[in-house]
Amino acid sequence: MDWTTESIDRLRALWAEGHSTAEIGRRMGVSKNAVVGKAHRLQLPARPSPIRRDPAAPRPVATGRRPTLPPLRAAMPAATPQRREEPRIVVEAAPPAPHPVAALPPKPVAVVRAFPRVSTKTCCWPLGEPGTESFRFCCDAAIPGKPYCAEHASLAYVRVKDRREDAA
DNA sequence: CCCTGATTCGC
DNA sequence: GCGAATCAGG
Repeated sequence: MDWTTESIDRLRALWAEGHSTAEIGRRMGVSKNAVVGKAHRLQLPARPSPIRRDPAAPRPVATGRRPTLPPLRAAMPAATPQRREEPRIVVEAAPPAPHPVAALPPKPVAVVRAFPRVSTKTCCWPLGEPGTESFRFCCDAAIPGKPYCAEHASLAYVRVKDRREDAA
């Protein structure tokens, strides 16, 4: 957009008339963002914003333009691929919550790892109340290929057959 | 989903 | 300076 004094005047006029930024944009043949951006730069009186921005809000994510493409350097050596595809559903039932409250209907959740583990070699079975001081993960040696130690794997993996709620 | 305005930041 | 992308709320 070529912001001539004329177009700026028009923007000011339409803004003063209380049109929405998108409407002004339509009338002037520019995007809403262009209008907002220009109005902001011109320090035109702000409209009541629908959004609440805490002054001390935790910076959510750096907004603005997407990061430009990374410089894409020469191919990494990548001697050991290590990380492969995300495993498809391997288990037949989701691991139970640490505290099986009553009898929650078992959900066939695909989420095997709800949070990152310290290591793929250690059991990530949660112990204690999440959010409390004493909460921790089991951290015993995990069965290779599984996120739990033998003891907890036996609790985590339950055959889905034999589970018969009522027909649906 | 549609809409709104505000802000960030690569260009 | 510009404005797309993103956020955040209705």
